[in-house]
Amino acid sequence: MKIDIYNSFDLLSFLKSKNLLANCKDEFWWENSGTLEVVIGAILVQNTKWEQVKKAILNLKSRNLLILESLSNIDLRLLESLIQNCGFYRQKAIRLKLLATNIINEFGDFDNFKNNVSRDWLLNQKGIGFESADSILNYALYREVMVVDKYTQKLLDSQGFVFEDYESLQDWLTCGIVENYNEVENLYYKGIPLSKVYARFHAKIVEFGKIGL
DNA sequence: ACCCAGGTGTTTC
DNA sequence: GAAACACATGGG
Repeated sequence: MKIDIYNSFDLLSFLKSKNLLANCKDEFWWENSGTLEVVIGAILVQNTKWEQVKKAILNLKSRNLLILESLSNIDLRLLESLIQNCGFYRQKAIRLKLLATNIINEFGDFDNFKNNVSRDWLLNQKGIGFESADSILNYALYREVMVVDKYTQKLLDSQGFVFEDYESLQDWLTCGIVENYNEVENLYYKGIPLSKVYARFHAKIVEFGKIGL
C-alpha cells in the first residue's frame, strides 16, 4: 500500500484498512493511567517487556513504594532487588529514586507535578528521553501528546516514510490526527478527549507492531 | 546459543 | 552531530 507523504490522512486510512482502529471499547492501554505508577513504568519498561514491568510494579506496590515519599527514601539496594527482573536495574533504580526526589523538591506532590510539569523538565531528568517523556505526558498526565516509539517508526518506515528525527515524525502524526479528529472521534472514539485519542492511536500502532507487519 | 524487548546516557571520531 | 558502546534480565 502506497501512502502519499503529503497527505497524512492516508496513514489513518492505512490503519483503518488493517482494522487497527476498531475495537476501541476496551480500557486504555496503559493500566492505571493518570497515576505515579505510569511514570515509574515508563522508566522500568525501557528496552524490556511489559510482562516484567508488571511483576516489578507489584513488588513495589506490595511494599507501599508507589508513593513519592517512600520511593525517595528507599534503600537503593532494596529498590534494585525489587526491579531486577526488568534489566538495567542498577541505573533504573538510581534514576527512579532521583526522579521521585526531584519531583518532591520541585513540585511538592504528585498532583502539583501533574498540573505543572513541562516536557523540558522531564527531558532534563536522568533516564527520561523523548519516548518516556511523551508517554508520561500522555498516559500519566493526560496531555495532548502523541507518543512515538520504535513500532511507530517501524510502521512508517515500512510504508516508505523517512523523517529527519523523532519530533518531525511526531509533528506529522499529530497534524494527521488533529486534522481528522472529527472523523476519527465520530467513528471510533465517541466522546473522548483528544489526549485519549492519541493514547488509543499509539496503542493500536503498537498492537499492530507486535503482530508484525 | 542467539536475539530481541513499549530506550537513554556517555564517549568518541 | 552521528555512530558506537554500555547498561542487564528474561523469554522465545
